[in-house]
Formats: sequence, C-alpha cells, structure tokens
Amino acid sequence: MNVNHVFAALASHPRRQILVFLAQTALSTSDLAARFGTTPPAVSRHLSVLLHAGLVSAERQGQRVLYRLERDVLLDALARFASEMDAPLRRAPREAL
Amino acid sequence: MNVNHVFAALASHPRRQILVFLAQTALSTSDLAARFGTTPPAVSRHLSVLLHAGLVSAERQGQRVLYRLERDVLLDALARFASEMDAPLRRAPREAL
DNA sequence: CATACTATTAACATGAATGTTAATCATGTG
DNA sequence: CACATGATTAACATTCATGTTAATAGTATG
Repeated sequence: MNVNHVFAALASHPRRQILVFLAQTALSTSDLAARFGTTPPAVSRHLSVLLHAGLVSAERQGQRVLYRLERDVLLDALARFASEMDAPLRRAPREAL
Repeated sequence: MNVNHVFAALASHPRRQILVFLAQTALSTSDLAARFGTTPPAVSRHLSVLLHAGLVSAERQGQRVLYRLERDVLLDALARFASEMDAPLRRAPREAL
C-alpha cells in the first residue's frame, strides 16, 4: 500500500464523499450516482481510483457491483501520514513511508 | 477549523511535501523553494493555502517569514475524518487517531 | 438468443490547479 | 534615501481533473 496513492485518491472531494457513503454501507455504482446527483460513468472512474489505492473493494453480485470501504487501509494510511508529521528530529530506523 | 479546507489543502502533492519539510523545522519561503527545486512564488501560494487551512502559521523575522507546521490542527483533522469513516455505529468518545 | 439492465471505457469539453516570469510590497543595510 | 534581499501578487500558459454523452462489455431474464 502506498500513502501517496491513498492521498492522491483522497485529494478529490467527490471521492471523499463516496467514502463517507460507503462508510455506512456497501453500495453499487448507480446507487452512489443517485446519492449525489451525478452519473454512473463519473462515479465509476472515481471508484477505480479508490480501488487502485486499495481504499475500497469490489464484489460483483449479478448485474451490480457492490463497493465496500476498506477501513483498515484508510485508517492505516492516515496513521502513517500522521506519524510522518510527528517526526521532527527522530530519524531512527523507519520502515516504509 | 474545517476538515474540508484541510483536505483541500492536503489534496496537493507539493503541499504535502511542504508539510513534511516543515515537520522537521520551521522554514522560510525560499528555504522551501530551494529544498524542492521550485520557485518562491509557487511555494508562496501553496503556503497561503496551508495558512488558510490553519495547517501552518507564519512569523516574520526581518526580511524572512518563517513558516511553522501546526501539528494539532493537522492531526485533529485527520482524526475527525477517521472517525467519520468509522461512523456507522460507534460514535463513542475517541481520543486522537 | 434477444432484450433489458448495470458497469465500464472512450471521446470530448470545461474548469481548476500548478508553475513560470515579471512586477509590486516589505524589510534591512549602506 | 538608495539599494539589496526576501515575500507576495499578477498575468499568463500548460497540464490535470471532472463531468457529460455515446459506445462497449458483462450479466440476467424472457
């Protein structure tokens, strides 16, 4: 997992909004499109960015594809960034960014 | 403070990079410009976005203006967003991320 | 297998963000 | 007060992100 990918994904307001919706329950592309007045193609591309960042997972169920928030990935990335911000002098051994 | 302002500020890679530098020590505009090969005007506008979001503070020292990371604001915003993501049921009191 | 429905991709247009150079403002120094 | 240095703003060009519609792919159902 890559903090930069995650933040690139979080960089977009619509995507953060999608995550907020998915925090409640898993939803399909068109569910999400309906929920904030945009079209499925727009949502679909946002979802692919979120997928690539590992922030959501997809599961096909018949015609629909249900997207689910990957909380651990998100919270872990936030925690990593937070600890990076907390690193004034201590440059001790650190694993990945 | 506004989580959206903060995330709008964090949306930019160069700005996150600035924050990483400022996590080490307070720096001036041209210090930062030198540190990642760009020009003072570019840095200056990024800093004004960060200022507006409350993520950094500015203190003039003679000709130079020293910028300082506001850790609390940043960490608080991350924690708020994290708890928003954790929000389906558990709305219990939580300390920092 | 034809049709309907959902999701994704393609192509395009538009608006926002970033960086650059030039100009202006602020501060310090001779 | 003239000049040098650092910071900011302005104006501009370029790139990137977003959304829209149209087309394509996958899945279910009659």
